[in-house]
Amino acid sequence: MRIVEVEAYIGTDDLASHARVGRTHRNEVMFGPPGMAYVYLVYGMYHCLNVVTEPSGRAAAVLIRAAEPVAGLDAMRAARAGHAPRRRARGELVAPAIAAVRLASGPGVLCAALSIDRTATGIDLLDPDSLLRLELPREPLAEARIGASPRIGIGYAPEPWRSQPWRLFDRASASVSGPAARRG
DNA sequence: GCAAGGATATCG
DNA sequence: GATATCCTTGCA
Repeated sequence: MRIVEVEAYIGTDDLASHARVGRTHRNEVMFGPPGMAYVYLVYGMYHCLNVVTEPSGRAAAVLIRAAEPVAGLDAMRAARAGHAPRRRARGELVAPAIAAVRLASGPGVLCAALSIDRTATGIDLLDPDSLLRLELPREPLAEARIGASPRIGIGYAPEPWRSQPWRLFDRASASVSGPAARRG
């Protein structure tokens, strides 16, 4: 997977972050060492994957919102089919094939495609032996390709947090989440 | 435009 | 112990 969209959540002062309520059982890993996975359940049915980014004691993480598949498309489609709550509720056995660029074009579906749930919390994403891991690109993305916008789904946060342009994405990628307008 | 869905933070 | 709320998604 090539990550193409992320959001930053920085510190207990960030009133859009789960860390805003202080250290709890759910967000505890955010207060620990960087490089760890933080996965939570949202809206009762989707998981969101975050990477802890700051040293112990400072609670910060980057939410992985979307990625472009590079391999394993069939496995991802199978995983997506198994995590389709609505279709399953309606008793539909066959789901239409999902286009490759849409397989992980959102934080919830990304976790579904990779079969990530809360049990992945605490995985060391920098350990080459981990089942789930982060790798650096051979070359950084050209700056002109990086778009920025306010973060999604945090309307509950007061200013200035609501408007901080802490959602970053690859303008050239068709796998960025949301309508075309949101992709810069 | 909105329902589905369950954990969780907060309040009693 | 109850309940309002939520870093989403896909269909009406």
